[in-house]
Amino acid sequence: MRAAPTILHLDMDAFFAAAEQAAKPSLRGKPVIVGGLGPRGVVATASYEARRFGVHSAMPMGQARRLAPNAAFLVPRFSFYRSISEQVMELLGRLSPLVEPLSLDEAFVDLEAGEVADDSASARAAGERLRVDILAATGLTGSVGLAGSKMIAKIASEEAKPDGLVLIEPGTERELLGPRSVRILPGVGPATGEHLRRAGMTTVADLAEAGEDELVRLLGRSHGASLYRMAQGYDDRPVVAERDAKSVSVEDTFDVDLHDRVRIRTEVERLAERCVGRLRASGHSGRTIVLKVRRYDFSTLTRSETLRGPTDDVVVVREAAGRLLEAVDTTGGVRLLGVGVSGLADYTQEDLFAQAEARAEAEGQAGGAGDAAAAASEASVVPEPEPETGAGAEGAVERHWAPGNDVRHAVYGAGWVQGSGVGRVTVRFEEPTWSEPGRVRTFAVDDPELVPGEALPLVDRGVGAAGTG
DNA sequence: CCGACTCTACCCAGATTG
DNA sequence: GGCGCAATCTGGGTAGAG
Repeated sequence: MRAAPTILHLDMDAFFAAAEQAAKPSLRGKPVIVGGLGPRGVVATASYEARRFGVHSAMPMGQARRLAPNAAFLVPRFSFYRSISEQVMELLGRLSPLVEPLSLDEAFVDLEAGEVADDSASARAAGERLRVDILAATGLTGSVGLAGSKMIAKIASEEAKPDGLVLIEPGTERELLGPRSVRILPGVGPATGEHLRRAGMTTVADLAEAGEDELVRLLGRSHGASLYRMAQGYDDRPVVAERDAKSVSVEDTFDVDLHDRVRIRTEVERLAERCVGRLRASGHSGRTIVLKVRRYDFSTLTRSETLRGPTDDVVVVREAAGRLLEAVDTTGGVRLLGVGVSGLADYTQEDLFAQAEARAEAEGQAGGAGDAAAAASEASVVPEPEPETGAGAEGAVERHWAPGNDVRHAVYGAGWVQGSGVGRVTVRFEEPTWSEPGRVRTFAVDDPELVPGEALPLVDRGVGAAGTG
C-alpha cells in the first residue's frame, strides 16, 4: 500500500494474435486465433476482431472454428513472442530495477524504486511514455494500470484495455472495489466464487462486511485472511524482481487416448527425458518426481515419490516415473501424461552435498551422518552424457509446414504458411513492414526451393531504412 | 508401556493464474 | 460435449520423531 500510484502493471493487448498481425500485413483488421490446431487444441489468444465473434482464451478450438470460421488459425510461435517480450522487458528495465514479469506479455514495475515517479503526475507521465516507447519499438500496443498496490494496478490495466492507461488514486480503492464482483480479486476463480455465492456473498463489499473470521472459516486460514485484506483494498505485496523456479514439468495431451500399457510406459519415459533435459538446462536438480495422469473421463491424478537427495539423472527420473505409473489404473484410456520434478536445488547446492561427501570420506567419518551421506551419494550420481539429438528437442512437429510459420522461397522471398494438406503448402509472401497484403502461391510440400525462414523485425530499424524505395 | 500431543515431512487433490 | 500447458499455493490427510 502506498500513498502514490507508483506500481505499474503492463499488459500487452491480445499479445500473440497482435504479434502475428504485426508480422503478417494480410491479417491486420481480421480475426486471428492463435492456439493448438490438433483435435484437442484450445485458444491461446484471440485478436479483438475474433473476440467479437465470442471467441476467447481457453476455448476449445472446435468451438472457436464454429464461431469464427473465417478467422486465421495459427500455431503459437513462442520464440518469436519471446523476442518481442525481451524488447518490452528491456524498456521496463529502464524504468526501474524492480520488474516482475508474470508472463511473456505482462509485468509489474515499481516506479518508486526506479525513481522515475513519486506522485500521480509523474507516474502517469512515465506510463504514457512507456506506451509510446513500446509501440515504437515493437509496433504493438499495451495497456497500463497505475495504483498504490499490485492488485489495484492489475485491475486498472484490465480496465484500460485495449490500448489505454488507467490510474487509480490511492484512497479511492474501497469505493471502486465495493460494488464489483468477488471474481475481480486475485485468487477468486470459479470454485471460490461459487463457494462464496452459496454463502451469500457476491460483491467485494459483502466480503468486507462478513469479516475476517467468517472468511477464514469458509476458505481456510491463508485464503480467508488474504481475501479479507484484499476486499478492503489492502495489499502489501512487494514487486519482486526474480523468483527462482520451484518445479519443472512437461506434459502432453494425446490426439487420441492411449490404451496400450507399453505405449503409455514409453511415453512416460520420453516425458521424463524431456523433463530432465529442461531441468539440467536450467541448472537444477530435484528431489521429488511427480507423475500426472489424466484419464479418458478427464479424472486427473498425480503420484509422487521423494528421493533421499536431489538428482538430475535421466535414469533415476525415468525409473521413478515408471514406478509411479505401475500404481495407476489406466483402464479405459489415458488422455494426458506428465512428468515433473520439484524440490529443486541448484548446482551450488548440489556442490555442497558433493563437498560434504568428499570431506566425510576424507575424514573417515561413518558415524551418525548416515542420512547426509546417503543424500550426498544420491546427489552426486554422475549423469551419463545423453546421446541426445539436437538440444532443442521441440517435440518434432509432424506437420512441417504449420500454419503461421515463417518460410523463405528462393524466388519469391520471405513469407508464411497459410495452410497445407494433400502434399501441398500454401504460402503468402509478405513482410511485417509492408502495409499491403502480399501474394499467395501454392507449392508441393517437398519443393526444394521452399525452406523454413526466420521471423523478421516488426518495425523498421536504423537510419538505413530511410533510403528504401 | 500407553495415550495424548506437537512438529515436521510428505503425499495428493483442487484451485488459480497467464 | 468440448475442455492445453506450466507453475504455484493451500488444505487436509498420514506417518514418524520426540
